[in-house]
Amino acid sequence: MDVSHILDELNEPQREAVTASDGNCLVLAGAGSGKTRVLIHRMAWLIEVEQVPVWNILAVTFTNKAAREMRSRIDELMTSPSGAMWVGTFHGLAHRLLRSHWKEAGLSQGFQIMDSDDQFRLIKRILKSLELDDSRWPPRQVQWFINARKDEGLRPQHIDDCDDFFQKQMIRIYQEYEDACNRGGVVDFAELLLRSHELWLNNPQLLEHYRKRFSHILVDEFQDTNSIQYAWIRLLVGNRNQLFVVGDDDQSIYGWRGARVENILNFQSDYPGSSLIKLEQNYRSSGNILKAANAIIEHNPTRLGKNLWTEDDAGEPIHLYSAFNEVDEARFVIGRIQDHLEQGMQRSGIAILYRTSAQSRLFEEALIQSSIPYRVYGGMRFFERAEVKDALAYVRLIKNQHDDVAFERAVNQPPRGIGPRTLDAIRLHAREFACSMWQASVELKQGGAMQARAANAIQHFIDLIEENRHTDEDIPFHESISRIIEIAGLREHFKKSRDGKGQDRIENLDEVVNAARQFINPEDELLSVLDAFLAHASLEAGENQGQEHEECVQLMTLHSAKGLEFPIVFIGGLEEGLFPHRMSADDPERLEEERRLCYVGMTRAMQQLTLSHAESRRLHGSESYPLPSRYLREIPHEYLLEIRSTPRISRPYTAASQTNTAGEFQLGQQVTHPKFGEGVILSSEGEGSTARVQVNFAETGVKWLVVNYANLS
DNA sequence: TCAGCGCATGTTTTT
DNA sequence: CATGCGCTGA
Repeated sequence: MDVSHILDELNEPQREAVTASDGNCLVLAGAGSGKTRVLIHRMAWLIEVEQVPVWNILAVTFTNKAAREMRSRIDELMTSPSGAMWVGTFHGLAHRLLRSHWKEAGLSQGFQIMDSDDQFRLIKRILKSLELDDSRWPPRQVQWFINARKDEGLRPQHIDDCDDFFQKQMIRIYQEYEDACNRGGVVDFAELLLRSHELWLNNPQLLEHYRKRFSHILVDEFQDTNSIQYAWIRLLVGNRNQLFVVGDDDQSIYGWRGARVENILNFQSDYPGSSLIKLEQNYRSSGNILKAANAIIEHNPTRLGKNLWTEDDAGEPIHLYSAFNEVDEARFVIGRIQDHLEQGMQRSGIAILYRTSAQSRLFEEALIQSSIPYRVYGGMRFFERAEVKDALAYVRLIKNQHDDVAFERAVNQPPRGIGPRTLDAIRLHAREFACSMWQASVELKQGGAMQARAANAIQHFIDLIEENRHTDEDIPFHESISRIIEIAGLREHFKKSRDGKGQDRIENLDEVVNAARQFINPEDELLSVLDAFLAHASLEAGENQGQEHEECVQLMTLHSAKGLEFPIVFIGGLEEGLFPHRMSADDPERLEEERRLCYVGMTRAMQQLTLSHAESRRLHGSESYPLPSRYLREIPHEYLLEIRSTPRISRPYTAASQTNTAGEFQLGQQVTHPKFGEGVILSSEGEGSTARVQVNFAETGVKWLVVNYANLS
């Protein structure tokens, strides 16, 4: 058989990975080393050479975009259709499983998916009903707690309360939250995974069925798997199936949301006898960029170890600009962009990357001033918009009146005189009788326990929902959505709003109908088109990073740059406290992750990488004088070209001569504190009476101290 | 119901 | 600084 289309144009290690024989395989694929290509060609190899039927293959990714790309590239490479192959995100696949086996999973047939905003609101409501003070129990923190536990595979009853009041209370809230979800027939993102894992655990015959079916499992971006995803895969693989994973421990940047690098670090011990293949040849970046990135990442002690190399020339040195302040930094970057554009570079080939989204504003302002079109990635997506969610809340409530999340959202939007008093009464009743708010409303009204005005308003709302319940049989569903929006009075409501956003909102409502009209149900046999649409709205949230090919300069955080590449890359704000971020400063593991983030950012660049830092930065209103990032110091000088524009007093960025704004302390200096003992200055910020220094104490670890009070010597 | 005010808050983000 | 939240009074 002719396998040239699969194997040609692959280098040796890539070919080795693609043709790997039976058994589990870990492919450590450095940035720009052809990771996706290996994955795609591996699938083609399995199907065309090893004659594995397509329906025996399961390929998992993290983002919908990656899943779509994988599907389209496999279709390009192979002649036979890939339709029967399962390709999707962890959440998408888990969702599919739960739809097929909702009964065994203990769900209701029409269960709906909550996004994080829905979840947040629900948690807030629960805290209120438990009469817990949100300043002591911040909903964000509760949400984080619940999601983190679910990501670890833990239900309330599995969590050790440590005989600790705080922990006990959290567990109680978690339990209460679970009950609410179950009553309302809603699941959150983490629940999809946890529930489908339990589905397999509790139904051995079902697990067996899927184990038989998926003899070959492939996972992309394996370093990003969290505990439950890892367990899910482990369970499905069993001891017969073959697992092929691709990842890069050096690009693990999602530890803060539960991803465990250990999953990739321990792969070989967890899957004994598995093979390890390293892809180290980089096809993206020029020599200098690569060597500098390598030099930085080598400072991380816990790595599997890889050294990227390229056949390319050294190319341009990395440019480093020390800006006077953050405005100067933006001005400089945009000036350089103009140079590149004049030389014929495409706008879309240029990216500005930064650590925090707040940094985008300065660059945007400078871009606007120079009339350069740009596009900021991230931010709110279509199906996350308030008005869109309002509209869908009506749709969901009409489908299932017991969906409290939808009820809360729709009941007084637009305002129809159902105020907090009435709602409190409804919530109280619902809680007391463990029923939905819908049912509570009906009962309260019938019981005559409501003020006439409130009763009227509620009746109005009930009628509105009831009247639409049985009308969606023969008209296309987008028309029923359009009708619901109309009858609910959303359009009318936004028309009246005078905050200037009304028109946008109305357009978005129209767009919902439009999206519904164009929607093609991908899970035909499993779901009604309406349910599929609602699931799609939560799971994909719409055009996230669409239209990359727009002719625009690309602005994004370092996180969202992962997986992308650009000829010209700028990374701004390389300053201690910003990058690495101060929130990570006291934890060595998180500092390693920040370093990986830097590595990810640098390896996005193909031809030219420019780094910058500002010597003074206005942040949250006050001025700070951050030291240049430690990562700058980790780049050997031979790869760098320092750029100075305006003559001014500038501080060198090397450790030896860094001065602190408080004047007395230098980076790296040994100091003694009366209470904490001996330590070394790590960084500093602020000036005068608010100047602070960060000190790494031998005994107590890293601390920030205000120079004026600290009494350091 | 809504405007207005004071207060706290301030990473990274996918699903 | 700038935004977003919750509370208050009309």
